[in-house]
Amino acid sequence: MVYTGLYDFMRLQRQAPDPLYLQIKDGLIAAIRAGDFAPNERLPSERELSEQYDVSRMTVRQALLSLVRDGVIYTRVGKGTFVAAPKIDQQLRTLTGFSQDVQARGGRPSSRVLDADVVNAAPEVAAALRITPQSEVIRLVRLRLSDDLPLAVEKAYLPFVRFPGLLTHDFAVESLYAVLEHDYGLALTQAEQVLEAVVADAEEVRLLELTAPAAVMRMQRLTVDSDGEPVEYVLSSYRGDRYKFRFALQAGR
Amino acid sequence: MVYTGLYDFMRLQRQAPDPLYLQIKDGLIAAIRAGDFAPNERLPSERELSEQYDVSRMTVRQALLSLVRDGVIYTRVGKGTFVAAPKIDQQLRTLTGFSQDVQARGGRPSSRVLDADVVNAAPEVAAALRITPQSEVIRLVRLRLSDDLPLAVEKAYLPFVRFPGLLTHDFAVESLYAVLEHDYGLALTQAEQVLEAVVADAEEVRLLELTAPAAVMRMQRLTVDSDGEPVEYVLSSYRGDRYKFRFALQAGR
DNA sequence: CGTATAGACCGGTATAGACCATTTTGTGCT
DNA sequence: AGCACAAAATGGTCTATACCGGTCTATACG
Repeated sequence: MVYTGLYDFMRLQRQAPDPLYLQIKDGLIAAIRAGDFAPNERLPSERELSEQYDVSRMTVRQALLSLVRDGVIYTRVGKGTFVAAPKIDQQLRTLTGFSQDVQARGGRPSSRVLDADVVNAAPEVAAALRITPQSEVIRLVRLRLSDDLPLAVEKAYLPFVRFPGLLTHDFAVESLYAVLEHDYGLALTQAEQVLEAVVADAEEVRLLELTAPAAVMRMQRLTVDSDGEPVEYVLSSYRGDRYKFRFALQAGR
Repeated sequence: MVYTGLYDFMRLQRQAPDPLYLQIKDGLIAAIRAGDFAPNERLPSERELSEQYDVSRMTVRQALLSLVRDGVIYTRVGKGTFVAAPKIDQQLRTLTGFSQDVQARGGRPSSRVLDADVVNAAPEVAAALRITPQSEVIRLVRLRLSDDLPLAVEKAYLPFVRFPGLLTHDFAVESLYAVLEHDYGLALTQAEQVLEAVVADAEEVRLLELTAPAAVMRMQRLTVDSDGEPVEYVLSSYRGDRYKFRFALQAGR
């Protein structure tokens, strides 16, 4: 067991090459972004692509199906595969994190990192992220401010194996969502939230500079990627007097 | 071209059978819903399922991948395929009134009408409903209970001119949404909500049988009909310790 | 000239088999 | 009893092939 640490180190450094279908997917994305294919233009057929990349047609299909899921392309039986029209509002395709949220309200967001480390997952966290209990998770605890006034305490948990180099970023400056999107190519589009009103506990009173008794809104959010895989589990406490949660409801289509 | 209509008719009548993988998918969904598999319980392995359904493993995988995309199941290499925790999404994305909401959580909803009258609209109410200030509005104040325990105080305001006979109903028994739907033919499909955590005031402490200090979630909701016309403006106060707001967020498309 | 129709091409579905990395289980040794 | 290691089981990836029904086009027919 002498080399376990070293092995883990190497395993993390030299990450395994992506599977073929992901390489093909990335190649097609790059080609589309480079303008090789205009919106609504036909891509080479699956059989042609399988020749070009020298893989079986099924492997090409796996790449294409993934792109369809991400909304990059669409298919028509008998006609071909086409580049999807670019989204009108690209920012709205991502879920808004704290920074964008505050900005949208006209505030100036800032953050103070209280904790940024790797810990063993508590049972609740492991269950939410659907990882084995006690496995390593990144813990990122931040105090969130709007115009230099404390607004929320936010504890984010992410599976370490998936984002080994995440903590090299300075999250007092960078947005977690932005890093996940740009460095890991994740499109965060779905989340489940639970909101609850409680009387602030001692820690919340101290960090949010409240005077007891005060009310806080506790939020728990589970964000999943386009494959439905849990990406982050966030526990937040918002000052009740400075934060209102607005959203629109719409009945089942 | 004489028989085109007949051909279309037959084509619609005799719809093609679903592909195998969709049949398998539906079968698994039915089994899960029927309770054959509890949340986080392991499903039969892909190889077992391919024997049971007498199809190839790839076909089973196609069904399973589709279920993963839908968030119904999740997979873990080397371990198996598991039923996902039930989605909040389903019913709660639709616009529900208090009664349906409580029922969906397994509770027995009831109501006590505290006020049911016609008053002149306060400025805030008039602005929300987009009617002229001081015009008449129906005010319906109800204490909402789940299993006979106070859960919320709800003040609903509706424009009187639009629902003159509304107060002939007994809203201790009938659901406001049901009456609006059946008697006025309204399909309530859109609403805007604002949530806020506050320390309960004296009235809330008394009505909700709280012991101060306690936290309540104040909600204001503006419901509009399919024409975008405001229908009701509701101010609610939910006991923080008995009510959690769950909902799904989805970006883009 | 218009129009059927055959054939080529397209994505969608399905098969059978192979190998991989991860995880659990079982076995046999100390 | 405890532990190391092999074996079994699992989902993930990939190949090669086949057939289906929808779509388009060129060609032959009336």
